[in-house]
Parts: sequence; structure tokens; C-alpha cells
Amino acid sequence: MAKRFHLTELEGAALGVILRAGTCTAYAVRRAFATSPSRFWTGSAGAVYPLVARLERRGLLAARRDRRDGRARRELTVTPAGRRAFEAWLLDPDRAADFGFDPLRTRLFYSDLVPAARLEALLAATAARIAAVRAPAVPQAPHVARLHESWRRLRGGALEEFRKLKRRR
Amino acid sequence: MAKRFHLTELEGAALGVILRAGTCTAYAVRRAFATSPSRFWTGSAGAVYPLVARLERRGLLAARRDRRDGRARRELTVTPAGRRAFEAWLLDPDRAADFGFDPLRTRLFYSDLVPAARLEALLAATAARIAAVRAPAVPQAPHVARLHESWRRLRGGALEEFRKLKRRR
DNA sequence: TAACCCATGTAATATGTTACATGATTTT
DNA sequence: AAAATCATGTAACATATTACATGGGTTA
Repeated sequence: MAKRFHLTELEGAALGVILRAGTCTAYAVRRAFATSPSRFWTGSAGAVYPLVARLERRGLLAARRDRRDGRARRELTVTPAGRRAFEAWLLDPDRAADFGFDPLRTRLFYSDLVPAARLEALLAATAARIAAVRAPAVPQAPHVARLHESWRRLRGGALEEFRKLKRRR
Repeated sequence: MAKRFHLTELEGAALGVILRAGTCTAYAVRRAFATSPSRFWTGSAGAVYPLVARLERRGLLAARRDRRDGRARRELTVTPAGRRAFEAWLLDPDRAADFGFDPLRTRLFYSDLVPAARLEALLAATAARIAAVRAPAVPQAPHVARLHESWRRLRGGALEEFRKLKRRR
């Protein structure tokens, strides 16, 4: 009986990137994270390389040295145990339902503590930035693009709703 | 010229809690975080007490021992420098516009990698849990309750939208 | 040929989680 | 009287950030 390892969000997402690619390097995982419109997914080297080493130790990832170009690359693949761990991670409704973390929501939460004029300036600037979020230069799967667009619209909508309510009183 | 300290989200929110209360203990900050529907705001002792100590060292919080009840409490107040740091934190549109982190969004992002039937089961269970999110027993400011309700509705809506699109193909 | 991207990794540091420890007060 | 809550804090551990180090290949 394999010990049940509880994957972090970063670990689950890393397996997702590698599964989608079939095979890729840790560097490609970093880039995939870095293209996210969220700062949560920094793709910093100090996070990704130790994470990959961890998943290898747990038997969820396998690596193969590759030297086709002069570069010494490590091609990663997800093992069967890795896929099982990934599915357990993704299909957990308790974690999926969690509110997570939204910097805008947090700020609206405490918005009564700042002067109304400054708040309105923040909301205007934030709305502009949210509207300006564009799909990354890297080509994205269509469902991914739709998802980002959907969330962009959602947050923009929440912001406008809050603004209108604020104005009305 | 005061050195500009960049507040983390936890630090900013902690100042917000104390500002709203006027004066409160670190324990009250913990409880305020713990009532959040997001696991991001755990309010763990090991996070909050060192955080408060940090803000005191930086002159953003002041503490006063209080022994009105037999208990040794430390009443915290936000200093003028603390309020300035709080406003700079809250009013930063670049941080406010950031996508942050949403466990549901992340899972939908990788949802093409799991069998459709299992995904549908996840979506149904997640929708139920999102719908079941209730206001905490602790009384909330009305704008806070509205904000949670708004986000709950929006996430539910995004989920349903995703489900319909999925079904249609 | 200089700058930039690919590619891997580590060291110092900061921050957070879990679990423990302590003790007073309030509720059941 | 026991259990829960108020209240403070620390120790061990896990994980992430920033900055650095190293080198091969590609583009301006």
C-alpha cells in the first residue's frame, strides 16, 4: 500500500504541466508557472528544482538525462503513482471549493478603513489593470484561454458591483 | 525619511483587523483570520505572534500590557506609521489587480487531464460546497458579508459556466 | 560579439505550519 | 468538575524568495 502523499498546490500543478507536455524539463515547468497572470505562480528556481527533486524521491516523477543539444537537460515524466497522486489532488472537492486568496477581495474587505476618494482611485486603477490582462505570448490551449478570460470578467464584474454599491450610499 | 517597508498580505490584513477594532490582542487577529472561508488565512499561532513582533519592531504596532482580567493580555494599536504602511499596502493597484490564487481555477486549468466522468463528479461536489458556504457565526460588518456573498456567487457562476461549456461539446 | 535565452542548481534568508507548552477564565 | 475558550508563546520542520553561480546555445 503506497503511503498517501498529500500534494501541495505547487506540486499538483507541476505534475499537471508535465502530464500535459508528456515530457519536459524543470525549466519548462518554471516557464509555465511564470506565464500565469498570478504572482502566486512565480516559477522561481528555488521553488521548482527542490520540488522536482522531492517528487522524484517520492516516486511520482522519473527523470532521464538528455544531451541531444549540447545542453545537459533532464527530461521529466510522471510515473503511474504520480498520475494517481495528481488525480487525487485535482479531484478533491474540499480543496477545490476553498476560497483561496485574492488580493482584490482582501483589499475590498478592509476598504472601509481608507478615505473614499483614495479608494475610488484604487478601484479605477485596478479595473484598468484587470481589463488590460492579455493572453500571454505563449500559445495556450483554448480552454485555458477561456478560463483566464472567464476569471478576468468575473473579477472585473465583482469590482464594478462593489463600486456601484459604494456610490449608491 | 522612514524606510519603506513592503507589507506582506498577512501583515497588511493584520493591521486592517487591528485598525477596525481600534485595539485588540494578537489572539483576536488570529480569530479574525480563522473565520475566513479561505484556508489561506489560517490564523496559526506560529504565523501571527512572530508577525506581530515583527510589526512592533518596525514601529507599525504598539503594545500595552493589560491585566484587567487576571489574564496577561497585550493590547495592540496601530501607530501613525502603521496606518501609512497599511494605506500604501491596500491602495497599490498592481497588487490589487493580481489574480492571486484560486484552487478551483487551478483545477479547471488542468481538468482536461482527468476522465470526464470524474471531473463532472468533482464539479458537482464543489458546486454543492460553494453553495453551502455560510456566513460565520461571528457577526460581520454588512459590507464584509456582502463581499463574501458576492464572491461565492461569482465562483459558483464561473463553475456553472465551465460545466455548461464542457457539456455542450 | 554582446546580449539574451535555455538549463541546472545552491546558499542565505524569510516565512509559514504543526504540534507542543503553559496557565487563567468561562461555560456546560 | 470537565471541557471549552482566552491568551501567549516556542521548537522543529517544510517550503518559498532572492540572489548568486555556472555553462551552452541563439539572436541582434
